[in-house]
Amino acid sequence: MKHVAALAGVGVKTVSRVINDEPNVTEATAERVWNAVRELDYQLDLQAGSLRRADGRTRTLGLLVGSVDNPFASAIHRAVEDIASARGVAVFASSMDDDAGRESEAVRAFLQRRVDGLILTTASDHPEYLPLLRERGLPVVYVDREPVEPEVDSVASDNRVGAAVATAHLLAHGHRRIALLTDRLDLITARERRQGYLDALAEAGVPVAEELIVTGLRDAEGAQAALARLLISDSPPTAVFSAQNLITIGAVHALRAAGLSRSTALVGFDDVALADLMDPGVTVVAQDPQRMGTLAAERLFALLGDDDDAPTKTVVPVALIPRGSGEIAPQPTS
Amino acid sequence: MKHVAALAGVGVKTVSRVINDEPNVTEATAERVWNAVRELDYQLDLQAGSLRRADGRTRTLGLLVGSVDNPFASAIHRAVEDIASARGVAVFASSMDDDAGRESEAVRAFLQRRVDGLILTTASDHPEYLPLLRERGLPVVYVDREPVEPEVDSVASDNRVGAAVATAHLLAHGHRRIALLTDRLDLITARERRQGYLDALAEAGVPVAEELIVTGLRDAEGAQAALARLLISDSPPTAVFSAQNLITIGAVHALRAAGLSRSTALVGFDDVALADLMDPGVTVVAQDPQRMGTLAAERLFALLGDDDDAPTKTVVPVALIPRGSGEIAPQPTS
DNA sequence: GTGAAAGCGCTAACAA
DNA sequence: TTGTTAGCGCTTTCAC
Repeated sequence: MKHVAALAGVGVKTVSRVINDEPNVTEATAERVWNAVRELDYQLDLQAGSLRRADGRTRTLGLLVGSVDNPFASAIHRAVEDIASARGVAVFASSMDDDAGRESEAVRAFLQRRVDGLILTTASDHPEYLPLLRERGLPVVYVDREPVEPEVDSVASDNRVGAAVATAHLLAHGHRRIALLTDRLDLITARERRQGYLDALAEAGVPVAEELIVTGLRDAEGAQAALARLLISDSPPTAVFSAQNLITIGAVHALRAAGLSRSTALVGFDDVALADLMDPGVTVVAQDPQRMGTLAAERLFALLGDDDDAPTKTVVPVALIPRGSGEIAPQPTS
Repeated sequence: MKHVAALAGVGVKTVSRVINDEPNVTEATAERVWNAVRELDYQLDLQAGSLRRADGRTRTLGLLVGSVDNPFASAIHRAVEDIASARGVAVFASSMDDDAGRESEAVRAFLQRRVDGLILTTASDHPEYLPLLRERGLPVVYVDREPVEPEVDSVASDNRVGAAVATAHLLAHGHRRIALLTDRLDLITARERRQGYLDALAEAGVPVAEELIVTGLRDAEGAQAALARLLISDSPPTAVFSAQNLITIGAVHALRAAGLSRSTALVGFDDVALADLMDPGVTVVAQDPQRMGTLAAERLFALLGDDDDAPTKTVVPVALIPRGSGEIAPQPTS
């Protein structure tokens, strides 16, 4: 900047004013400065500026998700990026693999880089770093999964209702033995989806069969193995509710491998790529990750503005998409 | 840091030494400093440090891809993140939608944040920002797509050979009318894949049918429409080579809609989720984005080390995965 | 409308 | 082993 100032024959402050589009600079001076900038290929150092700037903003934001390569997470990521980049804010993205330890590390890495705000998916009901963020007054919006703590901003799917809708759909098609395949119950989404499943069974007066409930699934392979075991048991399910995208993929594999994909019903939570092209098509309760990302980012920027509201919990509706697999009737037991 | 120093009763430089694990501090002093750090919940400001540090490093890196929510790109992203975070480096990720203008903007945004290095996918043969990066001595590794410029580090798939393998596979199954569906030809990957397709046809002595070559496709919907048109033409293809993941998805949709998925052969370039569960399974030439990301990141860190080698072009092999759709024989013309 | 000086939080260089 | 001082590139404050 010193060099630019020298070349343009002005003071550094004037260069700063021109580059940051501040008032009180003559057209002619500005022109000279821009010429010098181009001449030197000068790029402003935003970091240095943030050190001294009154608001201390770095024009940077931290996004934490389960994994950036999960399609659900990357849809959120893309939406967040679009909102942020339109405002000149860059996004640090990190994956935490649903591990509370990695989550804490990632948040600390964000803090050391002085992000202006955070959009977080949490693997913990009571994140250890939350008091720290509050003390610092750092804006946070949770997305997809939120802590059990009160007073947090969040954007999440209607997990409980969605799971109930999925289960009720299977019940409506005559099923009574509906398996539930879900994540680790220390994750709030898994607990809510299980609750929705139980709600629907209760509503229909169908007793819960504990042997049909498998929790703690972490990936497609685990889900596939778990369902494969259920399918060869003495009294297999006639329908399956898989409560997460990777679990749904594992479930489809298991049904295929057992030759039961046309006879055992399946409804998944969260849409899956090409689910419509499978045979039968995979019925899902679709989330809207793109919208979740957009809402979370917009809420974060509202917080970064002057918004002093009480924390907002936004629930994004889900939609049942029947495609065939969820509409299979129970087979007569042979 | 001043506060920590005061609380621990030492100078700031000692605090700096302790936190950065520099030598020449007594065990006891270090202990006092750490206690003060915990007491105050102090977090080092990495940005401020980089301003003064000899190497000027920000422990930050910029990753540019087509879109962070494309599965191919997000697999690269995840791999890069893993390598980077192991080294204490955070990743800025941006999408450019194969637009050279957005690409330049993103690179400039990275520069303003003083990233230590860049991993870029380019939409341009001669990126306008490249001289700037060279002048600055900023390490860059291109991934997936590289500029035509000489002297750049890159990690890419063996596009030409992969496309030839795909086409040859269809030829080997007796096809002579093989459609090519590909991206905009201003993208180097599209040109190389087309060349591989032409190589294979030439090798087999099969004349090129220009009417079967569709270029300039940007998404699944466009690809679907384009293939739908070809399929109802007077002399439709008996086989299709779709040269990109979204295009493959569009192609599957078109074949399904036309009721031809069991009679028209299809091989895609780049693997697609659940391709193995389609009916028939989708034969693809699979890339290895995870490996590409790992290699690109490792190369970048080598460059950031003392590595003064000439630029390296790494070619990552691809693998044909037969799943059914590519092994369909040409149907007798009715 | 413009510029000089101070200082953001840190690390380099050097002195103690 | 430790502390002091200067200065990284910028923006703030305030004087002109």
